[in-house]
Amino acid sequence: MTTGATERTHPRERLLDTAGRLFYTQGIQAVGVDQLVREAGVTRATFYRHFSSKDGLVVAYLEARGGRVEEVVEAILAAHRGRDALLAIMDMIGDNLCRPGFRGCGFLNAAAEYPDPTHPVRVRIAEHRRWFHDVLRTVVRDAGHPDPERVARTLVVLRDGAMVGGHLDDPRAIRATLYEAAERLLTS
Amino acid sequence: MTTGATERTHPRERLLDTAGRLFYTQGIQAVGVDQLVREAGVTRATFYRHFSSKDGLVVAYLEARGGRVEEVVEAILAAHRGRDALLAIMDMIGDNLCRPGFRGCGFLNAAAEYPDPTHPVRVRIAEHRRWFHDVLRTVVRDAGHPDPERVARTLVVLRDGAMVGGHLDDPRAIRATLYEAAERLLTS
DNA sequence: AAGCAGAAAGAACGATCGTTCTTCTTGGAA
DNA sequence: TTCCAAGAAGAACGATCGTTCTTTCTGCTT
Repeated sequence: MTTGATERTHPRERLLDTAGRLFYTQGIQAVGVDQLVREAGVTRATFYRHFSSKDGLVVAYLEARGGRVEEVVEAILAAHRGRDALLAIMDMIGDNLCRPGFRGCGFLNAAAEYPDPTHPVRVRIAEHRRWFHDVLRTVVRDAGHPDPERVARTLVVLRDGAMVGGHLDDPRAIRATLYEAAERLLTS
Repeated sequence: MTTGATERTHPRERLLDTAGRLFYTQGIQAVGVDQLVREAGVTRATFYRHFSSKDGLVVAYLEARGGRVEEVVEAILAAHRGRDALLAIMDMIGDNLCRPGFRGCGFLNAAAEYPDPTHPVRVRIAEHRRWFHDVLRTVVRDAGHPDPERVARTLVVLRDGAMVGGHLDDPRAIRATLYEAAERLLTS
């Protein structure tokens, strides 16, 4: 193809990295294209050659963010099974929301800024959420639990609430709450 | 004072009503002052006579929204006690997120658009959340539960997750999940 | 060596942002 | 009756919004 040995970092990657940082820390609507191209060291023309619009970059931003999450979860699933896998996932989430700079779930924050459920951004968010729910339900079923659907739904509610609380309340307390609640749910 | 018999609806109330509708359904940054004053039937000069800025209106919007929530909760507390009161609150939340036009928690959505935790908007959100947590902890303690703090924190996480899921997933499933989870938590 | 795709640099587009201003009109209080 | 605060109407402010454009220059491919 046309790959070759093009430079060290492509403008597209610099834009995605910058978007990943700015969109998450400041919100999406709050970040203008001016700031985006300035901090990425890219011109507007280059921006619009790689992305159809700002919303196109937003979708790519969620794509990249979701990809990283899915990688981490897959790695956990490769190392744990059943109940252990579920608790490992909750552990990973709890650790995430205690990390400095945590500002909630990038998907939930984005959803708050896009009211139209048919918008590409919202569609991507829905896909990510269904993927996570399906992963949980599968693992709960493999763990031999009698009602995987209910448990998976409860775990998703706990996760969403923890992401919110980890941002707005005390992260360490939320981490403990999330883990204990998941433990009790899976023990019942 | 200077009340008298001024007209039927004050411009301030019309602005607050319009803000309550537009901010909730479209997001805050997405609503401009133009649209605000147009749909409220008010001029810009009148807007800035009643509110110091757009952010001032945002704070007033959350104030009004929080006031309504607090009234509903107080009414429940006047009619129920202990475990019944907690389940009645969860019931009310579950019904809310099944109502047509539900778009998540107005406070959580606003928080997603205001990254700075010292901003007046975020301060008002934090106040509302602490009030709700305190209410839950008090009621859980009155119910005779040995660990009111942990239970209250778990209920807040469940509520936040339910508000998110009621918006992004299936509201009826989330309502059932919330109620069952709360029931099990309070029975343990 | 020639040529072409892509990036840099920056001007420019109309539209909208939040805010302030002037001018005219009205209605309740002194 | 007099007066003044407040609302209506609308122009205008500079700034920024997302998007498109032209021009120049670099670097890989054939």
